[in-house]
Amino acid sequence: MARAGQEGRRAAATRRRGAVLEDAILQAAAEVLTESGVAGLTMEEVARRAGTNKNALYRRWPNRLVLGVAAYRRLAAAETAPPDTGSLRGDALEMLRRANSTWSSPYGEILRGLIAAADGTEELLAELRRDPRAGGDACEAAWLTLLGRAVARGEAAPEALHPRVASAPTALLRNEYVTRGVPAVPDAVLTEIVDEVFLPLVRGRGPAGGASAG
Amino acid sequence: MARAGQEGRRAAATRRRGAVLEDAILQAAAEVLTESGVAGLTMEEVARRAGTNKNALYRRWPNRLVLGVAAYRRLAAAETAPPDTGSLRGDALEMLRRANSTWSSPYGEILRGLIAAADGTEELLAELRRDPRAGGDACEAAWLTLLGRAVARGEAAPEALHPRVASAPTALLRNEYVTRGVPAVPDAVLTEIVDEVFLPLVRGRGPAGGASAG
DNA sequence: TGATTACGGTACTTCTCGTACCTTAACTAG
DNA sequence: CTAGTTAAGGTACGAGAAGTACCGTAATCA
Repeated sequence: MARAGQEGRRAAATRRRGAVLEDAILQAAAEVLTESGVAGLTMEEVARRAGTNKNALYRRWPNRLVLGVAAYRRLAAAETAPPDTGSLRGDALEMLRRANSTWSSPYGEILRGLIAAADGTEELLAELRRDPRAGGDACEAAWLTLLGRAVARGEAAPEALHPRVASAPTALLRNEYVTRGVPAVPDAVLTEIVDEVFLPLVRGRGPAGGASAG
Repeated sequence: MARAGQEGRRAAATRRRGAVLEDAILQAAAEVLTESGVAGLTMEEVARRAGTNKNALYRRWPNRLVLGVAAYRRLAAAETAPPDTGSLRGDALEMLRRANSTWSSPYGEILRGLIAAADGTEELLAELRRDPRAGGDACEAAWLTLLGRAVARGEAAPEALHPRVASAPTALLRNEYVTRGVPAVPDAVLTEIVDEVFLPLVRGRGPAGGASAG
């Protein structure tokens, strides 16, 4: 029982330091986040899980919130290629479904908890915005990409190639979460955002007529 | 020095109870919210300010968050009549400016703090949504009103009279606050929301202004 | 090999939530 | 007017977590 490894107590066969220790701490923090959410992320628990103590944490991150954001960034390291279904409607719906899936997943809950806990701290929010799946900066780029393809196909007016337009659907989806606090947004809302707002906006309501809905 | 009234210690000349005491507590809570924000809203401080103690608070509200929401509702009891500038653009801009003004004011900061602290609790969010100035349900009704007038004037397509369309500008504005954490949104963003998203959406991009391509 | 860095262990202060218990004032019913 | 009930006020306490302070010691580096 000299090295009762696994979680918690670990007999210090060798004393970790630097990047190795930092990795272990972030790993532990990510686990705690996944299991207990942002509210359950306490410095003591993370330290225990990482087999170290609070000192090592506070030497690296000034407080639990910054640590939480750093740990989240490790969870959310996925890459995203914009969908290419052949139609703007299909692409847009796919983008929203991906976003909805992320936001309603445990990661989404963590993300929302962190955003809430950040309480408007610009630095932390900027850090979180770097997560492509969170509707951040990279997400906007993806929307512009598929908008560009739609313009090339003649499906959208060139004027629609605008950042504000590109971020609109995501903003509307996020709004559902922020203001309603629901665990997940039904698919009908996604199609409504696409058919009632996004498509009319990019292709014009006039001559072309509505989407599938009249 | 028998009754050292004002704030804090108040010699109990007469012991308040019921609605009178409740009012005093809410008043104190509202003051604390205004001065110290949501983070500074502690039960002890509120009790001290109200000249009572925590018991009286916990007998009425289960925790500090519910008390905070109740106190906020007292701060935000204003009525709102939709603007009527004669043009849809003017109305929309005025609506957004009002919202921006609210959100960037101390009240907006409190509101955002409460939304953050509510952390997705549907009940509390619903309660907060009852504040017309917060972009809540009443706000959506106002947008529909001015949209209706625009349709009557021929400024907007009848299809634009849709809740999802009506809530879009507010959602985009809120999005700026949520994702960027800025203290206030510049007016240029408001006009961009109106000119690049809202107006093209409700009046169609075709003949009126933007693209002739469909 | 000796100096420096930074981990690990532990204890501590501070804060705040939420609860418990008891005394006493205000109200209410008879 | 008195007795009984309800609800304030006072105070103390336990729990949980943040963040700080020291100190001995293992790892690394000059």
